[in-house]
Amino acid sequence: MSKPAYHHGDLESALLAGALERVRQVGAEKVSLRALAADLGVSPSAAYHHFPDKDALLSAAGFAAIDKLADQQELALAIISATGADGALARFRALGRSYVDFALNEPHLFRLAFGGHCVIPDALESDEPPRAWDILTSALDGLVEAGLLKAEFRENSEILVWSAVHGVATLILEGQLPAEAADGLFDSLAQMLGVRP
Amino acid sequence: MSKPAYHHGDLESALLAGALERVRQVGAEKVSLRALAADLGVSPSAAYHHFPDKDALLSAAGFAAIDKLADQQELALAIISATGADGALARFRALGRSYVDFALNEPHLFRLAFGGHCVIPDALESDEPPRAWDILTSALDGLVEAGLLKAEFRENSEILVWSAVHGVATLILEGQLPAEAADGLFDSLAQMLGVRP
DNA sequence: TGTACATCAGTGAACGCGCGTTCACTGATGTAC
DNA sequence: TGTACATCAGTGAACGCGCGTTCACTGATGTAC
Repeated sequence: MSKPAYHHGDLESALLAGALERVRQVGAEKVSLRALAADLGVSPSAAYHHFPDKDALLSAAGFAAIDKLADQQELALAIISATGADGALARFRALGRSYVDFALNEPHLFRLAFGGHCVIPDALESDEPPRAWDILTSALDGLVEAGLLKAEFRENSEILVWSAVHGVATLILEGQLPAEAADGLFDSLAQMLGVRP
Repeated sequence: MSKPAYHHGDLESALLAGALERVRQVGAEKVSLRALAADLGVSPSAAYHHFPDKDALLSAAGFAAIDKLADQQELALAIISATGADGALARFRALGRSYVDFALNEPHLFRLAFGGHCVIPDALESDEPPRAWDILTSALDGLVEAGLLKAEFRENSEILVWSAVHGVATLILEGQLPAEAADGLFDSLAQMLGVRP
């Protein structure tokens, strides 16, 4: 029953978490700074002590969304106990599945994350790849080690796999492909990468 | 020097063309019905005699954008004179290139076309595939006929190729991959499809 | 330990804005007799 | 050929709306001496 303090305590985190949740529920374009502030019991202008503008807040939320996706991928990997070739293949498929599942279960977060809101300037020139990229790289290395992926196909395979999985996820999400297309894609990918069942 | 007639003549087409052009220039979310009407010298409410609401107009513009993409693909194909295996391979690559080029040259149209604005209800259940799908199917058939694409890889290859190309286009467009990724992707795709250089 | 003072993190009122949509209307068109 | 009338395609004013952002401000906090 403590009455609200003049100082919020951690308004920055609260704004970020609130923005993320609101995006999740209604989509980024429908999130209003005023409504969010009101929800947190704070005046609309308070946010400007923590973020230069609305876009910066949404961008921060977008990076959090990207992180959520990486979390889910790692979770999906952690569940797999199989080792060797079976494990490597299972991990590969789990990665694709969890990516597509994230897109379909959290469409608004997915769109925010990959809708151009979340580009780190010069990120492409930087040496540090995003988390999801590293996860994918490991999975592909695993396939090679297990003798499932021909070494000659290894180059560029991050780009191929990421593009294909991202593509099928967005095409399903936006209604251009049926949900079953994802499984067909995983099959094709595995088959064409030279992976034997 | 004729003064504007009370009846516009073909306001529906003018609205559609205007909307398409405005989306092209500034993006769908910045297009305003009032501004568009003003531009055409017409009152804001006139549009409602031709489209139920703003969304319907944007949706129509989106289908026009999808059509533009298909036009460009056919144009890209028409330019290729090579026949046989060379031709089939060239056509395959041209298809991918023109798709990615469209995305990068007309980002706003591309986003509108594939941003969920343009889903025909039950299109996925219908028997009639979109134009672009047919074009892709022909190109893949061409690869098979030329002996470049193994028949065992033919199944699901529309989904794989479309997903991969769409994915790389959006990832480049939204700043997640460098523009060069597209070429790497085409190489990978060709290689993994079993296509020999 | 007490106090002065800089700084931080809030307030709340106001600015300035354009938007999509509805409604009762009227001018223009075309068609049946 | 002329006319009555239905219909179509406009008008323009109004409704109702919330928005992002700025600004001068003040309450709370923490730190140096």
